[in-house]
Amino acid sequence: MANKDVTDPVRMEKIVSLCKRRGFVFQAGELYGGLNGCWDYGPLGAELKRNLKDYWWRKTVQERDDVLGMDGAILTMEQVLVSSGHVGGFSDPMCDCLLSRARLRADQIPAQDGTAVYFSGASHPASGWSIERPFAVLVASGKDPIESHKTARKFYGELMPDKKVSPKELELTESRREELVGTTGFNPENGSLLTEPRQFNLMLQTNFGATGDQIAYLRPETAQSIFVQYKNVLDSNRVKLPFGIAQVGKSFRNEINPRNFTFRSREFEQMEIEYFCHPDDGLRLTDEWLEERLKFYSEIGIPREKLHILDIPDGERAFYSQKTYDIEYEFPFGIQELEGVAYRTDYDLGVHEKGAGKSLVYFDEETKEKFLPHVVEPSAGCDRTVLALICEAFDEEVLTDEKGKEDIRTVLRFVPRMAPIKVGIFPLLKKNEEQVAICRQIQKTLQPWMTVFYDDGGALGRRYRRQDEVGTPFGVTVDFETLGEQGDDLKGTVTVRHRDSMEQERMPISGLLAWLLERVR
RNA sequence: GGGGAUGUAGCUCAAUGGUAGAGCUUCAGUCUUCCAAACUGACUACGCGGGUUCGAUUCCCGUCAUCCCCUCCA
Repeated sequence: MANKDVTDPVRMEKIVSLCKRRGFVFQAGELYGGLNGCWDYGPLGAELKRNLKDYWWRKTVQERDDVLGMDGAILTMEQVLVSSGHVGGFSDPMCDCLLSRARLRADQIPAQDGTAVYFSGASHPASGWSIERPFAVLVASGKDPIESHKTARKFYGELMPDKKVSPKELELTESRREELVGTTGFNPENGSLLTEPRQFNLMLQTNFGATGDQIAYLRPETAQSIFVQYKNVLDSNRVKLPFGIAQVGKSFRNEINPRNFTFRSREFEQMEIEYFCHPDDGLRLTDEWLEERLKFYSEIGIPREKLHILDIPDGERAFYSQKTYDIEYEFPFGIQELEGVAYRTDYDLGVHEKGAGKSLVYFDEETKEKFLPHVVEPSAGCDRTVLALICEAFDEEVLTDEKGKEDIRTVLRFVPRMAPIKVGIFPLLKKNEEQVAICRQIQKTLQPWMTVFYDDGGALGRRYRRQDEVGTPFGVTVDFETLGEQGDDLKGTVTVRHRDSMEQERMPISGLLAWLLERVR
């Protein structure tokens, strides 16, 4: 559902540049040229991501009594992923067109009838060039098989070192012809032979054990360890249905084409909930979780208007899902998915019950009912949400001073609870030891409660702007009034400067902590 | 994976078959510094590998990475 109208590549470039310049995100292995599809978070990015994960955990696990947390292993047994359908199913058979080199999904090639003309090679008598390479062209029923020669000349012509020779001068070696019915071995676009279907496994595999001959997979989603441990969690925590298990952690997929900055990476972090319930409640709970998740996004500063809810229609959902909502965000590169809320029925517990040969049936003491729990899964992309937070926060504000001079202020307007740094602390004059000492004292008082940043470099205005660019919501300045130079009324007070409005207010140092805590949690 | 474009300092960009320059940033200094002031000084780059050449950042090949299009996204 990418809407081209909302893309803004220039804005995206500025965001990527800011992320690197200010230490939010670097490319992994950049010193050695970079590793495709992998990213490292720098100091500020790590804080931002931590704030997101911590808030999610707090809201999902700690402030609810029906959701428990867990933290599963990344290395995953093959049997688990065989049962889940990822081994075998989590890959698409692909064919390559020998002529155009286009890659096609083998299971989407329509069956065709016609005459297959096989060639073993071609030669160019004038230059003495020749090549032995099998090729074939399918000519539709009712057409002259000789039409295959034009396509074959094109194919062999591409292989010639001298590109100036016209393919018409080539002599073809035709080996045989065959009438085929219902073949899927040829490209419907041009009749060219396709390669045999090859499996492109989308999971990353690793070896271990003394001889390195044991294999394990890096998990393609955090969900499977939750399903596999569902019964252990149930038995060890005295919980009753409905209840959920939540997990935040890394997952890995061998993406063919990573793109859009950190949006599609090979290594990424998920924030997933598997909510187990009675079959009758699945659809209702899916809707409730959707609302719950939308509330979460608004609390972290992603407004409802920038989100798009997709109710995935029949036929487009994963085969096991009875209901799926996609929550999408308007990124500068298009509208893209942040989270899926899927009603997965009893598919997951069913396949593991069967695969492991152990019962996962739930017994309800009150109703005396036995059943396999159904699952509602709100599954959010952590890195994607971090990127959404940055994209949403990024703003370039045009300021005009008294002389009419224009100036662009770059601001990350994070909601304070997500901001990597909550407050900047500045002495007006860094050579003034008293001011510096008071700053250090304020820093010490605030540090146990929030991230702070002390800065005495350059002009104060510059320090404010630097903090604007990394989204610090508040700035505290210690000046000569703080020292009592303008009378006792102002002694012991500081200037608090607001990032968004650039307005300042005066308040006593003693009230700072409480004032800030109220605004940054 | 296919096609196209690109790769020079932290960022944005120059120039050049004879070893690179600017603006911004960063750092140090001057200045009672409140919205990126000025001045002085400093650091830092030809993605990587190979080839052609007396000599390659420049030309060629490969590779890696980024962007766009196609494909893909269970």
